[in-house]
Amino acid sequence: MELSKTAYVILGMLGLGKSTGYDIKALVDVSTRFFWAASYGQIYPELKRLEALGFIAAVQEPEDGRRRKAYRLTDEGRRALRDWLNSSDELHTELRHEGVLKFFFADALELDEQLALVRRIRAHHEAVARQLREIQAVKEGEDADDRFPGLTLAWGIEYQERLAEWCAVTERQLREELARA
Amino acid sequence: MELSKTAYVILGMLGLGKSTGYDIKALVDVSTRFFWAASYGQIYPELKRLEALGFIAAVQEPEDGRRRKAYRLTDEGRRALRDWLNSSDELHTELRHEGVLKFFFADALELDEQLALVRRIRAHHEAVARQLREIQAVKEGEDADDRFPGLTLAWGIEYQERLAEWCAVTERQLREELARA
DNA sequence: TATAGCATGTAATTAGTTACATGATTAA
DNA sequence: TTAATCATGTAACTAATTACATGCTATA
Repeated sequence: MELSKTAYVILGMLGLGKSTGYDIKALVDVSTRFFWAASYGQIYPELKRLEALGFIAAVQEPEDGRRRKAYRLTDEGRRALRDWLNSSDELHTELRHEGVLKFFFADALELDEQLALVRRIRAHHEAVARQLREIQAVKEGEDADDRFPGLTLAWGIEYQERLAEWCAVTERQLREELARA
Repeated sequence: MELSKTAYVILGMLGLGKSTGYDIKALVDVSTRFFWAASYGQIYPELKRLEALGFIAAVQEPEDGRRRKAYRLTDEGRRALRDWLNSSDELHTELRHEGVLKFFFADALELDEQLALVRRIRAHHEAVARQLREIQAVKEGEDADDRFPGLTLAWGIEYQERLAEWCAVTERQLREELARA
């Protein structure tokens, strides 16, 4: 792998019209962070690296007041982004889900505690779903020229709601068992 | 947080009857790694730490031939495990999904490339689902005294299949657009 | 005039993987 | 006898977060 995944986040965000590290981070925080997080500690050094490699170039800004460093994709950068998007390399996927981990070990708990655990997992997914719906409400106003960010957001909401629904089903089963006992 | 999440993976696995670092790793590789991975580089040092803290204790084995270090949960370790399972602390969840990340940036692609991308994402989830079904088939034979590992596996299969199904729906839409064009 | 937001950056730390070294035992 | 598996462990590396330092600008 030539570039890090974070590098592609940056190339992609520049492709979507963002230009500064700050802007990129702001958009990451309401979009990709739900499936690919990135912090300032990665973004700023990566911007320098990508510039050195010729994938992005600094844009000279009128330097009026506020000091900011705007970048744009170079042709090479745009090519690198498309090559990555089209690449058939194994897709890196990784999940760390403490709720599922606890569920896996839940035989160590009493029935009522198991039920409480699943409730907490559901509450978590419902909270994230709410958060995503808020983001969606904010974006609703803006008319975007891009289609896939919105589709991804819709997917995220459905994903979180399905997980919550699965919890609800499991809760129902545990409640029935608790009633029978 | 007193203990790392990996520490709880170890406590939980000892609770399920595993006793050595090797055994724990073997079970992790066909179970928790899909939602919480752990490597030897974490497991062995963590076993020492947990022993020093008194959460686990080394079991003296007959030391017949093969050198192995078996551990068991202490009462304190069992309590720590249950406390964690029952804790209402924020559940750590984190997803890194290169497929969704590419999808987010897919406006940079042509329609046919977008379709190919979603196909690749679907193939990925189908492959993981197959892998999980194989694990399930192997486990089918063994009669487990624990219930939640099997429930978690069933959840994992459904989760992967739903993601694949979502891809299939999206592919259908893109195919229709491609046909209209 | 003060505070929220814009903006860039880095040092220290934590988490985690990879790759290797070592050696015994079992089954083909 | 040789390959697979059992078994423990660590060093080097990579990825990523956290927390901080710095300073400007707009607005209440």
